[in-house]
Amino acid sequence: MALEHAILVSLLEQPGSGYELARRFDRSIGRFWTATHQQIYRVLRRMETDGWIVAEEIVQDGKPDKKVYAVARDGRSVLSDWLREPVEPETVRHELAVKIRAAAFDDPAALVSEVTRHRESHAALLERYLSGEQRDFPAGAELEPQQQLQHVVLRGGIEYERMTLAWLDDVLTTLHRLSRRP
Amino acid sequence: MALEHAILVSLLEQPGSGYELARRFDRSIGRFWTATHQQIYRVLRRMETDGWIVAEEIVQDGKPDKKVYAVARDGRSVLSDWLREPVEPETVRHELAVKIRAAAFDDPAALVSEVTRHRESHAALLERYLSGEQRDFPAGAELEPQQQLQHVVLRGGIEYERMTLAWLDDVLTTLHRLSRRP
DNA sequence: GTTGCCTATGCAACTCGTTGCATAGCAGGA
DNA sequence: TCCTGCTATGCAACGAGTTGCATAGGCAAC
Repeated sequence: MALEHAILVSLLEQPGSGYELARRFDRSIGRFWTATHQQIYRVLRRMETDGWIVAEEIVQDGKPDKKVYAVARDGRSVLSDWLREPVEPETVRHELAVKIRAAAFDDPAALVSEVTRHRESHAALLERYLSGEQRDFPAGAELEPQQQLQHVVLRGGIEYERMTLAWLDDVLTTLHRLSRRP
Repeated sequence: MALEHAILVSLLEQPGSGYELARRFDRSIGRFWTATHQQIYRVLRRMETDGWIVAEEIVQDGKPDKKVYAVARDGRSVLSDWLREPVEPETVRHELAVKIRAAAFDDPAALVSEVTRHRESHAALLERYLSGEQRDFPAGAELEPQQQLQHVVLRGGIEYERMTLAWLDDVLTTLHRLSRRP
């Protein structure tokens, strides 16, 4: 139900084709929402039928033709309504937490490499966020409201990664302590 | 694919019926995994068929009979295998982040009450975590490995809530700044 | 010169997850 | 007395999300 809204926001920020949307969902938007191209194409067709978005056929040279979508008036009002109605707090699904509790019934040392791997990928993501922040939101610059809001979402991502790194260190310390005295 | 593993962990920590599992998923386990009773009953039947768990019929007085499940040898080895194979980093779906970016195309002030509501529910959850920590993991006590691992997962939840509260304050500051000068 | 990747859209089949409803006895309050 | 809520399990239908595959031209590498 909410993929529609994420697509509307993305199309308001910049109109684009289904393919382009899929890549955005792999990159920046994918930080807080994921979707495959299958889902996106299906939802785009429904949204067009419902009059939320309008498509323009773009004939391309050397590449397949594409349909570039933009948000219609109905789409804007759907988004505006959604903004004003409460959403439920996100339901978290944290596989690593399940694994950590599972380690109590197995060898805690067997988890160390997995946790280390996660730690590395979170560290890499933090680096990407920080360099993206420096590039897109230079300190002291006057930012448009749209950019200020994008920035505060990015700051959330940065703090999430920092918190996660510290926690994974805590997890690793715990696993090592439990491994040393079997 | 992973609900099975969460159920196995929960049944290893304490055998129980589908109904009891559903309540655990509403409470403690629900912090890092969610499931409805429908899903749980369906998966339990499949797991029993596959020999991962065994059921014992408990005839009760005044209440409906129930089937109490416990993990079988096959279930333990399934869990052990899963522990050793890498899981993908969680895919995040953060509706509030979508709303914040959507506010750029609407009135940012319209989001204030929604963000405040989220802030309150995260603050309440943090309080519950902290009192649960005091109750279950008193400082200085000698803890079993199982409890140490449960504690480190809970610490993750606590740090997540603290980080989220600070971020939501940042979001509210940004929304107010954008609202004051329209 | 063939292999593999990129752009671009889509069908079909499947699993996962949610929602509404049904049963059925017992307990507690208006 | 009726209504609500709790325990306990389950069916049926739907919607969300994934995976595999297909098409089809262009481009670069090997």
